Amino acid sequence: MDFELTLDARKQQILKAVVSDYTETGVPVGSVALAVRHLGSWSSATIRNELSTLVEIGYLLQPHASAGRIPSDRGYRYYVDFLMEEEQVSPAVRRQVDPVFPTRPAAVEELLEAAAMVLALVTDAVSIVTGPRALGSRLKHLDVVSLDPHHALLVVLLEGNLLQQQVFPLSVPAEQETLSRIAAELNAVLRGLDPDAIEAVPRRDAGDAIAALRADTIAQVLLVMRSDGAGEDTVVIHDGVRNLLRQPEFGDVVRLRQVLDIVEEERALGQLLASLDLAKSVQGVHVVIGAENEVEQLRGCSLVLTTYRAGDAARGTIGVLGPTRMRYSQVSPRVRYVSQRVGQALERLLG
Amino acid sequence: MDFELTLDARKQQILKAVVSDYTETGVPVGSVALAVRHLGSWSSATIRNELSTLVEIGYLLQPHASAGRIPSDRGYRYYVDFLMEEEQVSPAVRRQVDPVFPTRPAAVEELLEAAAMVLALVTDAVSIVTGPRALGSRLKHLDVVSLDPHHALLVVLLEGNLLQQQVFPLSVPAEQETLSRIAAELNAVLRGLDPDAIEAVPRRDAGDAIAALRADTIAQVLLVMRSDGAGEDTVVIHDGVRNLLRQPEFGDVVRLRQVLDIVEEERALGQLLASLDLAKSVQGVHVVIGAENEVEQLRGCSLVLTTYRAGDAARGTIGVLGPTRMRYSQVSPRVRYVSQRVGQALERLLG
DNA sequence: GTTTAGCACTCACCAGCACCGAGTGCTAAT
DNA sequence: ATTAGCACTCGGTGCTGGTGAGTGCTAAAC
Repeated sequence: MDFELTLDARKQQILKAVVSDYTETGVPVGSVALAVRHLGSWSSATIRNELSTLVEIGYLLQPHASAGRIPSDRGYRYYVDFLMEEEQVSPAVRRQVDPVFPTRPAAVEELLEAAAMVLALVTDAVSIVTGPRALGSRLKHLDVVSLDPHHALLVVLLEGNLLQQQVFPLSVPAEQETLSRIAAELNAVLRGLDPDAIEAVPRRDAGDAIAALRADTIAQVLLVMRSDGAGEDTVVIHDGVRNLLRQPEFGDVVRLRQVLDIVEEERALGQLLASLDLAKSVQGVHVVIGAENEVEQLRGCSLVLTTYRAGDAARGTIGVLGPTRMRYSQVSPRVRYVSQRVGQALERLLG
Repeated sequence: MDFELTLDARKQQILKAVVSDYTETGVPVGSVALAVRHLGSWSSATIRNELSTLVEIGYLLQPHASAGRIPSDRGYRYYVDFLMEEEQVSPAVRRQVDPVFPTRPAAVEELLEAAAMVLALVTDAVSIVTGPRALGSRLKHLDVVSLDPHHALLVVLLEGNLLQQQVFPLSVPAEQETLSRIAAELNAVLRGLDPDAIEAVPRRDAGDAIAALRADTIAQVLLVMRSDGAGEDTVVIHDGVRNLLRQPEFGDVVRLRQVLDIVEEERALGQLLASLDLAKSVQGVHVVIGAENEVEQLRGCSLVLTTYRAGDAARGTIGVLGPTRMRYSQVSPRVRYVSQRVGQALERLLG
């Protein structure tokens, strides 16, 4: 196998044409079809010769001896890196995407779920969205509601309008009025702090009931905030599994099952994303083709991923998973577009 | 077609055996197999005669002339209603289910997601869980958090500790302090009231800023309470789509897609559940067999559903969707078991 | 040297066909 | 009422030969 990294212009053109045709039809593409559809300037025989060398040097595959050619992973990689011309995101798509992001999003969860939904819709693939890392790290508001004299409900609003609740026992019986006063005081003191700062807040060990309740509450606040931030990519949302069923490559149910086993297993998916995204901090859309990811079961699948940003701190991963035979030139800009919208909405949400 | 509703003992035994065998193997079951595996006391010829009449009166189907028999929807219905003996929930299953429900669950969402996950696991079907409805609910607590001078976040705690949030615009700019005062006042006035009562609360049209903000807030509270009660089942979680792929009835991708189109579409699923659950307020597990549900695309699927309860107010639907050829005698008690666990966990959560 | 026309060859795909066997319905004997 | 016996049905399997898209190679043309 030859390892020349550069292809001459004609080979590039042919590779591009093969990717384009095969992506569209899903059928191995032959020399005659190429000649008439794309490359009239050469005869099918010439193209055959070129195809033959492209197979030799690993950019194309031949399913069987008397069949046309399909791009190999390496071929797709070359296409994506050097040949692909990204399509504009059409107004029609914009009209589908934009209304999903309200000017005043209510909460992060809903925002991401909406994003996953619409991304699946406009890419015809399975969308994957992770929750913003290091979000909800600061306290925005808290409230304490009396349930009975010995128990209260702590309501915590974190940065990003992440709402958390927690029932906890009171070490001293208390009425709502007392709790409200404590909540008000803590709001004034703790607002905008992260867990470490909250822990560092001096505790007035006055030994009285108020101090005890105050300590109770702070302990619960820390519990809630810490338990949330601990995991890697916390939430992993996905949508659009039904889109895969439209692809002929998943006509075989077994393959589909392998993919679903990964996608539906939040942990596995989170690990996969973590392993990929750390490898590259570069901006832009990241395309992982076929066997480039190390998960055995995702052979034949590609990932198109990017990160969304709000300000600088909060970021998560958003993208799609689909068959390797995917319209990268269209999917890639759409992923980027949705990602930008998510970022903007998140910024509005965070204020 | 004869319409006798009661089957003699032998027909019952045969029907039961057919359901049992077919459920296990997925292959139409013939008279000889029945004779040797279940009903040695009669010859295959006798059984053939009985099978023939069971087909005539609609309890069994014959895929083609020289094939064995499979249960019809009606046959399954008879089986579930009269013949089925529920299996015990095995200790092994309990060991899978129990650890999922911590003694102190953090939030409703997580609880339900965990329930969906484990229910899919132990039933080998697609689990479906809706968020707890707050029917006829009363206001327990509210809080208003300033986002910016012109917008605030309303946090509403309903009876049953159901948290709801809503961002809304302020008709008059306001600071947190003002909002807190309004929240405190409204808490005193509105606590324990239902939407109608809240609407009836006199509005002091003082024309000042406070009155305007007060009106804004009340309007939002009503919106939240009403939209929650009025809508169908709010959140719909599902898990375990991959389980369907193991079933031979979904070897055909087209059928799978039809089902997924429903399952992945939250709205459609919510409507379906709403339409079913209203029809029956009886306690216990509800089995919807094959074409008994009115959704065209779910032919060949059955639903096993129940409601989970915590106290009396909060309740939601939990259950599974799978092929009609399903092990009802096992699935049904497992759905009930998980449902009970959810209820208990919810009670602990609500305190 | 590069390109191209021509041609034999390969191989997946499909339709047709015979065969097999599980399973039935019917009849006559028990 | 039950059962043994038997002819019949019909989906599934595997074999066969034909078809056509597509190739690789060779020799001629540019």
